[in-house]
Amino acid sequence: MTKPTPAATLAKSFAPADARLALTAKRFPAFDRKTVTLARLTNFVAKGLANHANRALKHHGLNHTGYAVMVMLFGSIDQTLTPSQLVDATHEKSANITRICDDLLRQGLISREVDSVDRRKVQVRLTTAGEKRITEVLPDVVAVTRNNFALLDTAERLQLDYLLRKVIEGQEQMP
Amino acid sequence: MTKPTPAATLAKSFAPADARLALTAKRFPAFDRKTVTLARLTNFVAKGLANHANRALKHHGLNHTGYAVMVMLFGSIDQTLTPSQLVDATHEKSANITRICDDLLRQGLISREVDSVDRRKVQVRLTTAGEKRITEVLPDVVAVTRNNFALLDTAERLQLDYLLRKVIEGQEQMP
DNA sequence: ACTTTTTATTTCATAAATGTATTATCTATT
DNA sequence: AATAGATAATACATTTATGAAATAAAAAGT
Repeated sequence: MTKPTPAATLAKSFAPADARLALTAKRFPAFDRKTVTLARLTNFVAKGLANHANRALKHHGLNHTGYAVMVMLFGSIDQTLTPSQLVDATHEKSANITRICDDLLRQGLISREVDSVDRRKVQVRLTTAGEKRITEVLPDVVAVTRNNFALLDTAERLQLDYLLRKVIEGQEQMP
Repeated sequence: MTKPTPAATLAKSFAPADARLALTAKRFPAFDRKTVTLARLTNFVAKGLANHANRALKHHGLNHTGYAVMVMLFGSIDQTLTPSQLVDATHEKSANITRICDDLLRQGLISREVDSVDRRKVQVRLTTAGEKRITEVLPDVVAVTRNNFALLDTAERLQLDYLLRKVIEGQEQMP
C-alpha cells in the first residue's frame, strides 16, 4: 500500500508556491490550504500532460483535443460518434467540437453525415486516412503519456485512478 | 488506508469512454489503456475545477488564471512577484501572464514597476484594491474548490496530494 | 572596454476555447 | 395534425492562450 510519507520531498518546483499558500492560509483562516493545493496540483499535471502530448502531436498536424476526438472515434462501433457523444467523451464544449471537427474534416481525417433516422444528429466517422493517421500517431502519444506516470508503480496508478474517479463523482454532484 | 476496490462503480459518466478505450486497446496492442485513462481522468478533473471556479469568479470580474495570479501575490512577501515568478507559480506561459496582468492592471488590482536593482525585471504588486478584491473573492472560491474534493476523506486527500506530486516530479524529468 | 550570451518581459500574429444565439428536427400533448 | 417544448448541431462574437520574434538589460568571456 502506498505510503504518502516522502511526498514533501518530491516535486521541488512546488516549494515556493507551497510557501506562498502557507502564508495565505496564515493570513486568511478560511483558506483551506490542502484542497487548494490539490486543485493546483491537478492543474499542473493536466497542463504537463497537454503540453507533452501537444509536442508529440505537432509533427502530425494534430493537437491533443483533435487527437482525443480521433481516439474516441477509433474506439467506437463503426468508428462513428455524434458531436454530442464527442462532447461527453472529451468534456469539450460543443462549439469547440464543431471547430475541431471542421479542422479534422479539412484534413480529410473524418467525414460528417446527417443521421438518417434522426436528422438532427450528425455522424462523425473516421475516414481511411483518419484511421491511418491515428495508427501512426498513437504509439508516439501513448509513449509520451506513459512517461508522465513513469514514477508511479502499479498500485499507485490504481490508487490514482480510484481517487480521480471519486473526485469526478463529487464534481458531478456539484450544483 | 484507502482501498481502491469500488472505483469501477464511481463516476458512471465514464463508462462509455472506458468502453471505447478498451476497444482501442484490443485493436491496438501498443495502447496502454491504464495510463491513457489516468491522463483522461486528470484532464476531466482539471476541467471541472476550472469550470466551477470560473463560475464562482465571474461575478467578481475574474477568471481562474487571474485569480491564481492574485492569490500568489497575496501570499508573497510585500505582495510582490515578478512575471517570471508568476509563470512558475501558475504554469501559464509568459505571454499569457502579460495579458492577465494587463487586465488586472486595468482593473486597478495590481501595479507594475521596474525593479530598481535589476532593470530587466518588473515587480507586480497587489494594490489595496487588489487586496480588498481577493479578500472578497477568496471565501467563495475556496468553498467551491473544497466541494470538488468533498468525497475524499483526509487520508485520501493526503494520498492524492502525494501521487500528484510524484507525477509532477516525473513530468519534470521528461525531455 | 567590448563583444557575446543569457535572462526578463513584452509585442504581435495566430490558434484554441467559450457563451450565447440560431436553425433544424424530433417528441409529446392536446 | 397543430402547437409547444426539448434536443442537436452550428454560427458568430468574444475571450483566453500560445509561439515566435523583438526589445532591453545584465552577466560572462575575451
